[in-house]
Amino acid sequence: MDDIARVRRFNRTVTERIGALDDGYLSRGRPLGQSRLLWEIGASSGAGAELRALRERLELDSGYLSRQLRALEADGLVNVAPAPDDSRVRVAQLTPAGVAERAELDRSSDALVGGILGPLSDRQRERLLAAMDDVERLMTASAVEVRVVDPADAAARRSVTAYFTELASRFDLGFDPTRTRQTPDDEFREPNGTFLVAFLHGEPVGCVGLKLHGDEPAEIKRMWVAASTRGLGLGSRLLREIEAAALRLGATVVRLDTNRTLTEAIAMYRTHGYDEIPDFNGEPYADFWFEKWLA
Amino acid sequence: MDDIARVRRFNRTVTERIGALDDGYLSRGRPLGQSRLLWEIGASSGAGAELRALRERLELDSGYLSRQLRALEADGLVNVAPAPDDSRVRVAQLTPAGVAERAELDRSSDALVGGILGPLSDRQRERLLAAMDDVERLMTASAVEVRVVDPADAAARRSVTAYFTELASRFDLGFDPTRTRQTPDDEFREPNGTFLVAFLHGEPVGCVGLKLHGDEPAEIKRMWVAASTRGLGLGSRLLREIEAAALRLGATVVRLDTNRTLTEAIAMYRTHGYDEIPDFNGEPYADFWFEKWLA
DNA sequence: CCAATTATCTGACTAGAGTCAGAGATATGG
DNA sequence: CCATATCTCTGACTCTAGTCAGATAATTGG
Repeated sequence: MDDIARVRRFNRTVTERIGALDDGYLSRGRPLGQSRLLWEIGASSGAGAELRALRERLELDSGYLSRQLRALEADGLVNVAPAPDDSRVRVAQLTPAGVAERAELDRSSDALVGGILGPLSDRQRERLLAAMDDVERLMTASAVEVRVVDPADAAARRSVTAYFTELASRFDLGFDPTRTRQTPDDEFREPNGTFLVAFLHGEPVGCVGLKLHGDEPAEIKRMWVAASTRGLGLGSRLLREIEAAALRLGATVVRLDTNRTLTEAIAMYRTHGYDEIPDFNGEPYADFWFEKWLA
Repeated sequence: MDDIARVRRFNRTVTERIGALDDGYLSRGRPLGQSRLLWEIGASSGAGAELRALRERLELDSGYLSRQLRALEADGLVNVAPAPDDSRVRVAQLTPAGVAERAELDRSSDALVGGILGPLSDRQRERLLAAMDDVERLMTASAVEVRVVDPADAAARRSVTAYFTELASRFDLGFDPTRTRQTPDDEFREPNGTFLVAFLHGEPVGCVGLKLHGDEPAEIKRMWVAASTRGLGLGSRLLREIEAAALRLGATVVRLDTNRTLTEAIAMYRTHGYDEIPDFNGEPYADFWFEKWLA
């Protein structure tokens, strides 16, 4: 059976079984949309959820959301009040009845999950859960989108800030961005270089920059993967994509430096065919330097 | 993370990614229901699909189906004509345009599958597909429903017929049901015994019968699992459930006989704690006899 | 042949999901 | 303080999905 047929078969079985799980919401006598909304409002912290955030997360039309909320208000499950700091913004919060109702949804969905796990033997159950974890993880990995982004863009800025924050927490002696060699945005822009950001659900979860040095080897910098997405192979993917970008921009050799505390990164560079070389840039925070000849 | 949270997490990720796959149908400018119908009609053999069969498979209201078909007819994708042998029944068949349209649906769904597999490395892809197979198999296993069924019921009859057919094909010397010890239906009915049938999507895919013998050990008979559902642990499940039924009906010891060609069954009985015993019933087709003391 | 059954079709509904064009209130930058 | 932008709400829609009560035609068992 070819790959596509396998995915289709998976799709058919899973939507059938899991679809019942979604219908479980309906069984509480409320339209699916309202139940989802109730759930999402309850998922946010005690302070309630801003409507604009709900709209974004659930991808709802503002008029539609408004009407759904009124229905939930009419049932006494939700309160909507203006935000204290900006009264254009409104904040939805569950009433005690809403909290109870959400817990009820929770329980009936638990029961449906039980209906899937229940008929299986212990060994089958363990195996199913492990396979689900795998599917979940790998589908998340495949949902990550890597795009060329301008280094001055908000997503790029946030990535680099997260990168520096992480360095500061990992390096033995801390990290002071002003001591490292600064890179003006323009050096990460074509034709001088490029900058890639990985997005998951619209949020940046990784980045990598490339600086060209004319006939000299190009330099890979700012390789970062968010802690929340480690183990998805995202580092390898960014490395593959930045190497492809380097080739496209005319580089045949790439170099990079790294700190000895970044052990996963070092291992990754080695498995991707990078060879250790002597210090080529005098970067004060670097302990290792690598080089790779691109095919 | 507990089991239920793992399933929920899986659910969320998968419906999000796979949902896009279903929406792919929509992107061809046709309502999802009609696309599904078009697909299902095309899935059947060249002769077309009987409406009653479509209704059953897609669980559609007869009026609803009728209207959907008219819409597809209006688009020139489907022909509906009376069945040659019974003109109450009508048969839907794709026109050449319908076949082309279905192929197009196929292609755009392929592309979406590609979108899931594409961003992964070869190793990740292999692992995802393997995990999907596992999930698919185990979810199918958990969708099997085992019920007590009257031995005269159509589902029970079909199961037993399938069982005998299989014996005939496996036994070295064939199998003649009249030579085996006949069991009247009543002996598989409470309080004399019981009969379980396993259903998948409404179809019987396995069965097992129990005959009580007063103070003597009860007897397990007609243990059958459809070839299409082997490897789902269904045999073990039927055995577990019939043992539970035996205990419930007051038996503390169960016996059974089996033929030497049924090697998987023999292995299963051993792993479930059955001990070999001498011939206790003179069954002409039996080579092994087993017994188990129920807790 | 007649009554009951089976298979489909038609018309008349309901409900959920979602879209779109403003209106109204509030904030913000110059 | 004014023009502009932001956020939410209202009213008026459309579409899809799905239900239900007959009507109609063909088949089958007695």
